[in-house]
Amino acid sequence: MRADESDFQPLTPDEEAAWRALARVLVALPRAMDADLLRRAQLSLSDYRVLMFLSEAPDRSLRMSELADLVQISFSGLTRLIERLERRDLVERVKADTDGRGSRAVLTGFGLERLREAWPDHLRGVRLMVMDHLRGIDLPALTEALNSMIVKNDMVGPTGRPGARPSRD
Amino acid sequence: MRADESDFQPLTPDEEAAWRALARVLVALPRAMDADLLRRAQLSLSDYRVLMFLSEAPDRSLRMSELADLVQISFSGLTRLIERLERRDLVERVKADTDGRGSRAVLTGFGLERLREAWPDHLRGVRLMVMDHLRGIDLPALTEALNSMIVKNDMVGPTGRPGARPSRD
DNA sequence: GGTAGATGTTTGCACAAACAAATACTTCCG
DNA sequence: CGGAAGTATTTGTTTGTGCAAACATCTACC
Repeated sequence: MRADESDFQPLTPDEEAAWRALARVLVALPRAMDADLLRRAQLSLSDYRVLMFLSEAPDRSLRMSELADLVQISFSGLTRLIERLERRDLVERVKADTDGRGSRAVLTGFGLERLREAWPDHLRGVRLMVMDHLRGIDLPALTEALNSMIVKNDMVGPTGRPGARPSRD
Repeated sequence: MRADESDFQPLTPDEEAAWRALARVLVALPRAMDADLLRRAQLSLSDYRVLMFLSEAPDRSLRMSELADLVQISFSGLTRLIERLERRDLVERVKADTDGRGSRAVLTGFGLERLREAWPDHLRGVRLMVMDHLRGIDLPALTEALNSMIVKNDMVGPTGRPGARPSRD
């Protein structure tokens, strides 16, 4: 189903160009979007995503682990993120009723209000920095491609060389 | 030339789906690529990009500012990154001969060697995590779209509301 | 030729985020 | 019922990053 041979052809020129462009965007776009939203709405992109996912969830609330998965952040990262949002009264943390170890993050009324205020700013950023540049791209095809990218990272599993060091040095 | 009106239409469903998919990739892909390359070749993606751009430059060397622009990292970030690479003997820092304030980063022979060793690992990651998923996408069009995205960030300029706070809280 | 301002780079500092260990609770099984 | 093993989340610690200030040097102008 997926290419699995361990020899890899060099990139074609088209691929090379695409990868270089993507790599640049991968680094620069999150920073730019984050800075823009932060300046305009005092919310980081992660903040925004947390509020957004909560606002869409039943009871405006989600388990920490579900939220971490949606936002694509580590558990510890989410704990601290929620901590900060809690200090700003944008979310609340309540114990999960069925499972005593779990917590749920709940969007407060104030949080929802702030999200609604931030929405146009975010939309603006998405349009200006992303969508306006995707004219003439086949969006459904692109969406499918993007969605298939991360999904499962079994290719990051223990496939590698024997003595690979775990830490950064 | 570019849309400049300050009212923004909500995203169409196709756009919404594309943006959500992209947002997820934007967060997850760099982490995955970084982790993968780090584990296999003991180089972060930033490390790799620095070495790569240096290897392509005349004299295998670039001014700090040029390099910062290519790698898309802040000056201070680059200073520290080069520091680390210098400690590992992958690059050297020399004073610019024409301009006494400037430094140049120079790729060492060892650095070039390590880059060449890391290349297949990086290629593998790019193929598996990115290119294999872009089958059927019009690469030149995508490349052009991506390249037009960041380029100039004049939309991040002082357009915003009056009392925007500079810091994160 | 000397001082004022511009420019290239590096520090000081603060902070977000990841990994690993700790914690707190649940569930499974004898 | 009483642990043992598992699971959800938090805390300890380290690292990489950006912004702003500092520093060093260059350039221009008088």
